[in-house]
Amino acid sequence: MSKVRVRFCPSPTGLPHVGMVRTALFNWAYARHTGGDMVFRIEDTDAERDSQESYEMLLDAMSWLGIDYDEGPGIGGPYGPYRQSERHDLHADVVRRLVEGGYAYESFSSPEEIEARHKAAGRDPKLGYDGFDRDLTDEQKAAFRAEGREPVLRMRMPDEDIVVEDLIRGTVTFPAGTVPDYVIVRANGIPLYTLVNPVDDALMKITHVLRGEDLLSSTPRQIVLWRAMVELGIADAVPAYAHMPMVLGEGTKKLSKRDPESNLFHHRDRGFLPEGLLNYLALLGWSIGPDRDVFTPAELVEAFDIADCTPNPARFDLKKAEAINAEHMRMLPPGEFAKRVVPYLHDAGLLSTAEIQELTPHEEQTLAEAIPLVQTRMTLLGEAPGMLGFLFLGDDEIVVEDAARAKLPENAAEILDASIAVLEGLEDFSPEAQQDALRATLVDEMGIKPRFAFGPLRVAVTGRLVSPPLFESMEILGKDHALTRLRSLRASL
RNA sequence: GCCCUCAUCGUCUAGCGGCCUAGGACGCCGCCCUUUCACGGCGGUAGCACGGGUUCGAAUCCCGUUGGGGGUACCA
Repeated sequence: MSKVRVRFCPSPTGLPHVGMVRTALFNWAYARHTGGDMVFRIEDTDAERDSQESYEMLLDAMSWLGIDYDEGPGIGGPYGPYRQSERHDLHADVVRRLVEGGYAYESFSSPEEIEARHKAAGRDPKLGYDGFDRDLTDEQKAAFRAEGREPVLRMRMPDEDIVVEDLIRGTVTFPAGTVPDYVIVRANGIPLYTLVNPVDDALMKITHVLRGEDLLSSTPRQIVLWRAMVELGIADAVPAYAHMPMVLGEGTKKLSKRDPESNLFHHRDRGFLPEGLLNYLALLGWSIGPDRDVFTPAELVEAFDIADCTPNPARFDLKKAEAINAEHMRMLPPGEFAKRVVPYLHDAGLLSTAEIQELTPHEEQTLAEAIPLVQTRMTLLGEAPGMLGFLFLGDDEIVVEDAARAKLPENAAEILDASIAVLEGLEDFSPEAQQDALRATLVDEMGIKPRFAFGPLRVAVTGRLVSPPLFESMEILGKDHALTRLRSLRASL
């Protein structure tokens, strides 16, 4: 069997959508799994909506997730150019051959006329094009032109069932007569997606078309075009098709572009790891096997087959996505975890730089000690500032959150006073020493439950109810800073 | 309207005629661990949409019904 060639061919309009990224991912995984080629083609034929900015975001999205490609704009390849807007001559040539071969024909009917004919014949007016212009004579065409009309070009659909052997869904049959002759070139001479997409696939020798289910109903049209191209020697063979299920949002609707959850960068900004999001996206319609759902990109490539994809639509479940991401966070070596966290801390104004190599010695040291304490407490990298901020703020910059202050027990002052006294006398400020000493006084002597005894200290030191382990935190901070913060909260009571 | 398509716990799924008293994960609820929150451990909650067939036997095959999704453009 010849080499697999798949393609990802988005139009650069708007923000990268998770559904689109999922399509790219499955194509990529299939190419890498089979040792085939991944082609990246830009379908920038809609000047109104396409933008350079969107194109750059697309590149950013793919490179962030590690979805690479073998041919595409920028890197070239044997079947370029890879921007559809630069392929007009190629398209025009195919159009010419299609018309000459009788596969496509000129059609002068306006939508109103088509509908009127249906009504006159007692048919459903919404049936679509009726084939009226299929066999116009040269004289008739000339007459239409004399009226100032310019024709569109339509593909001639055969009078037979069209069968798609879908890799995911099995055999899909479209009965003869249900797909009307469709337009491939506008009256103004500009070709439509219906033409250009299969033509470029053919010219680029694509063997497998893996795309969203929303394109399933356009497949019979494409197959007819492909057959014509094969007969004309333009295409080698009709490709295999696989239609992946839609990605749904809340409820039963398709995940809308308006929904922030559909925006890939929204998830990145919140602190998803690329491998975590990639893992979750792969789970939308695919499964690596029973009893398992966490895997690396390499494991995905190793196991992925488009034929294992399910045909049913999948809802985007942020909770599950975050849980998967959390698993990947814990799988990271601490050094790597630190590297990922630094940019988020920097963005929050807590570190001097986003580059881990350029941290000040104090920042580096603090981070090294704190990282192991928070790695299992975070789901998203974006939680890092909240979790670690207190370590990089001055004692007078600590803001005690309202919720934390509200939870302070009645005897917080008493607890803080006792704690300050105990800690002041400590030579050894290790977590164990702190705990032994504090426990002896607060819990054993004063009879306070640990839960209440240590709460006020945590609030004083971090300003929050939730933080890394208390004693370790105070050790990292150092005795002086810890005491200053305890006194500060005490003074504010 | 017409065409296509989908249908297992709330969600994502495993299942491809007997291994199913339907497995896992997320979520949720308990308990244990515990200096908070987590992590971890243990346990629990919850599902084959419905109705007909086929078969010795159906979550698995067929047909209908219902419900969801997509398409039906001189958009992509």
